[in-house]
Amino acid sequence: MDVTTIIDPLNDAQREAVTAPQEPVLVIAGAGSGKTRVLVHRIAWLVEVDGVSPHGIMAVTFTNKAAAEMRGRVEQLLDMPVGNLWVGTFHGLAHRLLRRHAEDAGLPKGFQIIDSQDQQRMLRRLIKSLGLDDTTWAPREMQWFINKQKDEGLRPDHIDTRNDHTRAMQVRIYRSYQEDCDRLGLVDFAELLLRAHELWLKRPEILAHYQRRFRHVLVDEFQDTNSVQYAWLRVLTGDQGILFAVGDDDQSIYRWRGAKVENMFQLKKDFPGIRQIKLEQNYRSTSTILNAANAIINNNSERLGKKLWTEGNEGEPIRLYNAYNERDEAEFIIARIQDWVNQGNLRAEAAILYRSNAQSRVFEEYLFKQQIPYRVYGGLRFFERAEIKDALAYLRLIENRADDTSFERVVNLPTRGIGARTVDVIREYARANSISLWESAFGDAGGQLNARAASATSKFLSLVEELAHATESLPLHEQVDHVIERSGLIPHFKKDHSEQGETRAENLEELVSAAQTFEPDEQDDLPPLAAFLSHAALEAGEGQADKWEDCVQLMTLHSAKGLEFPLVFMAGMEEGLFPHKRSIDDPGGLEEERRLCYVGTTRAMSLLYLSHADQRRMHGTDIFAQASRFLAEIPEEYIEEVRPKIRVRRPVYRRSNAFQETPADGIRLGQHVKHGKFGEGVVLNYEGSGSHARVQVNFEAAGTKWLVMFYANLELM
DNA sequence: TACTATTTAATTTTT
DNA sequence: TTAAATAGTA
Repeated sequence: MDVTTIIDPLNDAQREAVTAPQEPVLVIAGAGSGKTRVLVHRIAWLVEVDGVSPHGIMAVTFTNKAAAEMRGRVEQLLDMPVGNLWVGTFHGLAHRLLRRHAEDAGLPKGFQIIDSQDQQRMLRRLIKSLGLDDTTWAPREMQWFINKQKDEGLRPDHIDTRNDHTRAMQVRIYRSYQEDCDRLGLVDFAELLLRAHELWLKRPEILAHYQRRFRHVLVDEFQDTNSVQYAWLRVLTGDQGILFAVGDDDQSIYRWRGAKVENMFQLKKDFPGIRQIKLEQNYRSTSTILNAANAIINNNSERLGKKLWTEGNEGEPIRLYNAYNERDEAEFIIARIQDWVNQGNLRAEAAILYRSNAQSRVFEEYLFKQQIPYRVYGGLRFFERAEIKDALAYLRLIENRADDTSFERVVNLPTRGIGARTVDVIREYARANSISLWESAFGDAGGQLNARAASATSKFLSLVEELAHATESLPLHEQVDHVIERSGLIPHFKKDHSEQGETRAENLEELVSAAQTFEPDEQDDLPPLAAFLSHAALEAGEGQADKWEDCVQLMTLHSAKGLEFPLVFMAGMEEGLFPHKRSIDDPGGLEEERRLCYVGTTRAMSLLYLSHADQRRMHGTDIFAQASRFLAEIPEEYIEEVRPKIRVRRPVYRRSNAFQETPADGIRLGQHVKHGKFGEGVVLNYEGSGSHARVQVNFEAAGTKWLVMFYANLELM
């Protein structure tokens, strides 16, 4: 093969990275600077020029999509399949290791992966069974706590609970939860990583084996690694391993789920003399957009320091639109998309980006009204659909009778007379004797079930046994087909003649074809059903179908990372929404919001629209907001403000409504007021008028309260 | 046991 | 506003 095909398409910095000698390298790759290309070409270079076998290379990514793309591009460039190259997500690779060394990792051979939904369900049940109040010990928060500990590599014993009752209880829940998981052979996402890391530490000979094999470890999106992931990589590379890390500290937007940008700094300490290469030439955006993005990110303090530049032209100024409210904003944006399409462009080239999912609603409404096809990213994934999870629950029970989550899910689905009462008894007995629900049900919960419940329960148990038996020797897709029919799921959904029932039945059929087309990874050496179930847990599948239709793209700023569009709208640029109010008070949180803004801005190739609304309906009430501070961080020279057109159908009544909504003369947002009992405060919001008017006041001492104007007797200050 | 009414809380998300 | 979880009723 001709080496020039590997290095010719590269610029100097890219080439330096790709052809670097075999030593640790950190590539700081700005947005749109060709980082995937560098990774792909680096692998090709190692194989073609340095004569490294693909067998000795591991490439780690965060998403399945990125992993698939990387493998595809490497194979295309090398013009040969590289089946023995390990490319995968952290979770996928950890899973593979744990399957291969289940016993050494202290896991049962048939362990199964639970997703975060299952994890939350388990915690909900656990908290109840411990007799704890689920408001104080909210399952969601416990889940967050446990995952955070695991992300930090902490087991219950590692956590100091002295003088902290709350912490002690959290750890107690963590401990019980983990005991349940271990007993039932269930592994959550964070556990995959932690176990894999512990495997290295516990079994040096296994570690040594992989250290010898994977001399080259390449990591994508390095700024998103959490503590365990970093530790895992650090241990794997040891003294001899050659790490090639690619990341961008300015695009670190997952701090809230454990990502540590600091890992990029840590690299320099752990690998003294690491070769650092910056990719600063951007191939995506106009200079106007790029300069604006640079100006925004410059307001952050903790950076590795990098300045993107482009040879591209100046392009159009960034357009700023101050909307009256969120509907006006949506109308404006959709009108611009219409213009864009009328000029002969594709709808798919236009993306509407927003901070939070709830914002998509208005856009959807207007797009639907205008009959413009659109696609919302980040909806329910295929394998997350309720009916799919129902079917998977049956399949999981076939694999592992101890899977309590699955047991609970389908024990009475379709309804077969096993009600909450009966399940309570079974659950109680299981807990008291530390056995699975299946075992508990098998012994009629120690004989506590009445005749009717016992007979219904035993019918369920034999149903699962029958399914297991009947499908034993069938090929995977027939196995699935059999299960969805005979479990009664398909008849159950078909019985419901509503549109929803039909879709659900269709989705189940779709599961059969998913099983049919499923190709297990040859490296993963698992029985077909087990492989399929792992696949379903680790790869939730695409959101919506019809990928090929030309439609407008709607997504959160987070899910836009890594993508690019000729025309980008960033909507809802308002204080409190973006930056979000939950991040605004924490400097670190605010910097992360700013990075998010940087990410959004750098998605745009040629045209960028920013918009904010004076008034926005949130959670049912109208709130007022100021323009985002990020707007003020863009130099004026790059911005052109779009004046609203004078429209014939100006919604005058809305204006007057808003006017009437002022609850009393002199009450404005931000107005300082004094209350007889609560003292001094600031008006945050108000609603209604006349004697019904209510104001929300943030009191210095008493906190935020809603008060009825009529009674409150507020004194203006 | 199954269905309906009420309450509650609401960033960001991949695995 | 609205989705989801829980409480209450037939």
